Formats: sequence, structure tokens, C-alpha cells
Amino acid sequence: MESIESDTDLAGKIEKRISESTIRRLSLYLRALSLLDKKGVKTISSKELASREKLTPAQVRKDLSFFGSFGTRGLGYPVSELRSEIAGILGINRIWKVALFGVGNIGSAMVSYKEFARQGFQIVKLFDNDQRKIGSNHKGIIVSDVSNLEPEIKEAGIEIAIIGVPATVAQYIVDDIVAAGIKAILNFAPINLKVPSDVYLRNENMSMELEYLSFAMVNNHSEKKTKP
Amino acid sequence: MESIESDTDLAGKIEKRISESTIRRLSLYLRALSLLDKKGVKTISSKELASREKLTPAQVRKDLSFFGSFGTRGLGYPVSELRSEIAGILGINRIWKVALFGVGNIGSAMVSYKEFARQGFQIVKLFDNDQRKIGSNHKGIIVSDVSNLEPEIKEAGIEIAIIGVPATVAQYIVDDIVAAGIKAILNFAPINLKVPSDVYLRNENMSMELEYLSFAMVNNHSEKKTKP
DNA sequence: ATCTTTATGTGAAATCGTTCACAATGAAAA
DNA sequence: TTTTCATTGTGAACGATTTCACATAAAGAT
Repeated sequence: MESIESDTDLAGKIEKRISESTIRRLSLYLRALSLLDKKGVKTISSKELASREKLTPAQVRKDLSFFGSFGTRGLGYPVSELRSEIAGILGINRIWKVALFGVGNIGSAMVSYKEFARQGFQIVKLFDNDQRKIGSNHKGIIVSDVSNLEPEIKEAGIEIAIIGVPATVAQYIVDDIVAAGIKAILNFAPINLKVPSDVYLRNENMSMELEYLSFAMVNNHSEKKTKP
Repeated sequence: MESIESDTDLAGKIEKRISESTIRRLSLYLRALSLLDKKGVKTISSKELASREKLTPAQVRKDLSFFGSFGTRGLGYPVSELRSEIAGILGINRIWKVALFGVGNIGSAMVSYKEFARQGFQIVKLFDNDQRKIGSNHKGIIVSDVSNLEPEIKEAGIEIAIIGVPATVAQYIVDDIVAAGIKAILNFAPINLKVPSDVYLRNENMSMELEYLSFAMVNNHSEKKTKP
């Protein structure tokens, strides 16, 4: 059934609230579909896709229905087409230029992490404040001085910053990054950063997942589903 | 959000369902309280704690109330005491011995990541299948051959495994790890691992957070809260 | 000793997310 | 062509989570 009000609503009035969970599941669908596409699979049902991600078929259909009707009744969804639809929804059918701040342990891992590039996130600038690191070459990128970030970020067309500096200096760096016009930040520092309301901030807290495992173990609790 | 069942109940009778979100927020509270404790702050109200984590005071109180009454009316919560209560709930008032599989980019970053050790997660074993890496020293740990993992894991008393190997081999390694008796796995490989139902598995998907940022930017999606 | 203020703990209400259930639809078979 | 079958898309029901609102309790002031 076609919905009366289009999701890409012309007037921009009726804004549907898409839950964070739905967006996270879109990432999962995308990964599964990319794999299927590479294998040459042409169509997939919500049931089959759901079972691969340990979700329910209804959940898959509902998630997709927020954005349009991509399937064919009786047949399922066209793998390749759905893959690119989801990429479009997530905004990764393009290249995003990313700058990484802090060429330490985490920073170095990020530069080499192939999965980012595969999703269209290109790390094109590295910044540090350590004179020994500035000027050195990491995977073909010369480390710049963080005290001169604004012109370099603007020139390179950076739109996303990854924070890999220690918690003690993260807020100062972020203030500079925000001042330079960056609107999206992925933070690895174990601290709550303050940013203006028009800047998107996500925190990656790796201890949290270990703590969750620890909790599950000491409480002898059986999970029903494993979430990403 | 999914939940796991909790029997953290004195009588062991009433089984409360603690949501995943609540557990994740406990991690946040713990981090905030550790910082406050170090600063010498003695008490904190739910209002103040909530504002630091961009949550509501009611949420903080409700979360804590699932596990007991830790506060004093009119005054707030005792920082140091609440910190150790939460550490106890999460099961991190002890040392967990961790083995890391795959001494590549991510693996190397994990070994040096101080936050893990600070939370009681001690990486004491490294495994790889690359002959050039086996025998080498990373932060004081000699890399072992993954093909001989069982005796080494048992001898070292490992309870948690971190998977930092490529997606293509992750399932094979995990099968061996499970066979060796490990019951908790933190997976960094971008693949859906299959484990028996008595093994706890968490996935860390770093691309997902970038994709969320990308989605937010292309959709002008205004978040109300920034989730960890 | 009493009053005032502050802040917890918690049922109840409101909100949000998931699953159900089925009409609608197209593909494939007869 | 008509029937059968599989599977989508989606309101409605359900369940879970968050927020509200207030009785309760302790601290500090007078």
C-alpha cells in the first residue's frame, strides 16, 4: 500500500520521528545486503533478512516502510536496489571527508581501518599537538599541527571529525573544531563533550560494551538477542 | 530496546527485567561518579548527575531504584559509595582477565587502551596467526600462536575474548574460543558471529556511529539527546 | 522543637517502539 | 486466464521505557 503522505514530504511539514534503533538497524541491513549482493543474490524476503540479523520480519518491513515501499509482494526485496536505497537514506552514497584528531593508539587504528573507507568515510587529514608526530607520515597522510586546524579543514573540505585525543584535552580541541565550522563529531575520548545544538555528536565508548558483558556474566543472565 | 532478565534481588524471588538502556546508563553514571570522587565531591543529586549526562533526574532515580535505595532524601547520593555500588552491579569491582585475538590495527589499539585496565579489564594474552607476529612483544605481552589457544587460555584464567581479526576468519577463531570454554566475547569484526546461547556476545561496530552521523546530517535530524 | 527546604523513591500516566494480523498485490502454476 | 501461493505494507494491539507528580524523609534554619 502506498502511504498518502510521502516520506520525503514536499512541504517538509510532517516530520516522522525515526528512532535511533531504526537507523542502527539500517546499518545492519546495509551490511547484510552488501554481502548478498556480492554473492550475486538477487532478491531477499524480510523473513530471510530478519533471520540473518536476529530480528523479526515485521521489524524489517516496518523499518523500511518509514522510507518507502521497496519490495514486491510475493517475491521480496531486490537486493542490489535496496542496498543502494539504504545507502541513500543513510547518506553514504557519497564520499565524506573526515579529519582525525590525535594520532595515538586509537587514532592510528582508525587511519588503517578499512571499513570506514569502504563506507565512504575518507580520512584525509590527521592532526596532533605532539611536535614529534607533526610532519610524520601515517598511511600516506602527513600529520598537521592541531593549532592551525581551521584553514586546513576548510581547504580540505572536511565535514566530520573523529576525536582520538586524551580526555583531558578533548574539550579544547572540540571547541576549536566547532569554531572551524565542523558539524559532526565522533568522540572516542571518555568524557562528555559540550557542543552547540547544531553540531551532531556521537560517543564511542568501548568500555561500555565490556561492562555490559561483565554485568551479564555476574548476573548470569541470558540475552535473547544480540544487539550490534 | 531489549532487556535481559535480572535476579539481583535479595530474596532471589522477584525477577526484575533490567533494560539494556539502564545498564548502559549505569556505565555513564559510573564514569561520572569516578570523576566526581576523584575531585573530592561528597554527594550529588539526581538532578546534577542527570544534567551531566543529558538525562532527566527521574531517569537517574528510576535506574538506581531497580537495584536499591542509595540516596538520602534532601541531600542526594553519596558519590564514593554509589560509585562502588554501581561497580558491584556491573561486576567490575574485580579483575577480568581478557585475551585479544588479532594483533592488527584494532588489536594494537586495544592493548594500549588505558581505559580498559582502569575498569578492571586486564588484557593478559595476545593471539595471532601471523608467524611474523607470534613471539613478538606488545606492551610487555608476547604474542601467542592462535592455533594453540586452549591450554594458554585455561592456564591464564581468561574469561573474556576480544575479537580483532578480519571478518573472513572471525567465525573460525570464535568457534575455537568457544570450544576452549570462553563465555564472553566482544567482537570488532564486521560480521554476525554465531555462538551457543550460553555465550555472551557483544558487537562493536564503529562504522555504525559514522553512519548515524551521516544520516543525521543529510536528514537535518535533530537529536534531542546524544546517546552514548 | 518546629518549620522550611530539598531531594529521594515510586506508583501511575504518557510516550515510544515492537509485534500482530491481515488485506493487498504480484509472481508463478495450472 | 484463472487460481494459488508467497510476501509486502501497515493500522492496531501490545509491551517496554520514560516521564510525571507527589508522598515521604532527612537536613538545616530559626
